[in-house]
Amino acid sequence: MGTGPPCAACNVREHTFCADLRDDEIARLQLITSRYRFAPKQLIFREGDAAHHLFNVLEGAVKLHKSLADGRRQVVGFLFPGDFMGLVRNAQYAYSAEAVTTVAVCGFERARFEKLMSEFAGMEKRLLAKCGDELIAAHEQMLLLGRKSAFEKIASFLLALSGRAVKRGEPDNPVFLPMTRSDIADYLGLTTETVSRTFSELRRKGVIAPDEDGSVRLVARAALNEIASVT
Amino acid sequence: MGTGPPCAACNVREHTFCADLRDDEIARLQLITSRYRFAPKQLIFREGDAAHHLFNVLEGAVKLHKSLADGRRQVVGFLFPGDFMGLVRNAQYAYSAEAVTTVAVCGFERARFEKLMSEFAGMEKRLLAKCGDELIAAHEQMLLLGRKSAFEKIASFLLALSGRAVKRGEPDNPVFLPMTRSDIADYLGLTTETVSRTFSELRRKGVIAPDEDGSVRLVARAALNEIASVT
DNA sequence: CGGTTCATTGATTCGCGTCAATGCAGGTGG
DNA sequence: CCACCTGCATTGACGCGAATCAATGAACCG
Repeated sequence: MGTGPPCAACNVREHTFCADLRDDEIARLQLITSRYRFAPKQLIFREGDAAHHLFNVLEGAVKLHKSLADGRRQVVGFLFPGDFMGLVRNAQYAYSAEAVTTVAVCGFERARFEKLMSEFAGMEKRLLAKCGDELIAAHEQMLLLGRKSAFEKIASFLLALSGRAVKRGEPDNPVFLPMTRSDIADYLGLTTETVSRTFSELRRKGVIAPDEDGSVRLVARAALNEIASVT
Repeated sequence: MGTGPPCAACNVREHTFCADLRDDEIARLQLITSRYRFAPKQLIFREGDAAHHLFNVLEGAVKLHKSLADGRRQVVGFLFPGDFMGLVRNAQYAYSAEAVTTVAVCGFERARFEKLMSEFAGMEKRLLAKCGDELIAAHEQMLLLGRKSAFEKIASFLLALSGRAVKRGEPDNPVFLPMTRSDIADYLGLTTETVSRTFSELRRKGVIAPDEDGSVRLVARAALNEIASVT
């Protein structure tokens, strides 16, 4: 399956928890690391599976989701290069992960990873910080899900994606939307129809405009901010 | 304000991150610790405030919330004895905390706490585990907010509170509900009226029954589980 | 005892979900 | 190269679940 990872040539390293590991630490981490690729829609792991690996996303987009017995789904996150996945409880994955686009990931053997964690100074601290940031984002998403209207949800979503692109060092403006309307709906607690209608309405109002490859151009960011009900 | 904390006599210690600190570590932690008390409805800290302290809840119930400019609120958590609070970004609190009942807390000076964290073996790991658990709970709450009906939300809420009481070593059955209908509504993404109507309906169906002091007795737990759409 | 806060219940409204039809690309096989 | 299929997006008509608006009751308190 996996082939050896050239950490030295990793171009997302600065955005991951690996960023400030020393060279000798990177070398040891590399020993328990493999690369994997996934095709669009391919399942990376399923909620409840035994968690053998933890992952950094290198290329592409991933969606994380949970579901109810009757099939209703909630997307709990979209991941892009540099993002970490593999939240675990009782050695089992806490959500399912699915490739949205073609995806390349860096997989660490969990058991050995957790040992290394104790040894490498500052690694736990860094992961703790990352976890805290995710928790804050989760709270923000609760506010969105519990209290925002469809319009506010879509506007917030576009602005959030734009902001995250900037953090990865990508342009803020044409926002790349590789996921389906249905994925967006499951992320925002809406239906595909409502998502579609809302996009259309924003287009009609000249706030956004379609761009190449399913990207969206934010024409009037100020208007979006206002619609999003920014705190 | 704060008075010295008798950690030795702490009766929630086993449920906090302090649980497996050594005696000498506890002694050092105690040096940066004070006790505080808050009356019902009193603000403990506000979102955006400079975070000088982190807290363990010793007694009572606390609610954590965020709000939008127009006053809409989202409760992101209810805390009980043994729970930790003080999620921080850029040295500022990420949410507001308010006493629901009379509350006693244990406050640690943040700056010094973070230093101690690096020194005490296993403390970061323990906090990381706690943070991961909270993240999982947050994802569960996203599923609830985005995809569950009012009935399912209320049923899930009651079962979750019951489950948490057990973890604190309290009886699972009469569930204590110290918060107002409005707080519950803001937690579940509903209105007070809908919360009230749903409780009434569950009472009429014989699934729950009022108990003393605003507690609720879960009469038919199986029915609740079914209503809650457990995964 | 009047005032305040919170809970409950009913009547009505409305945002979004549901149901249904159409369109549009991309892929496949004849 | 084109007919056909399949998956996804869009749009419209309609219905429903929860919000809104409104009134009353219950508990608490200075």
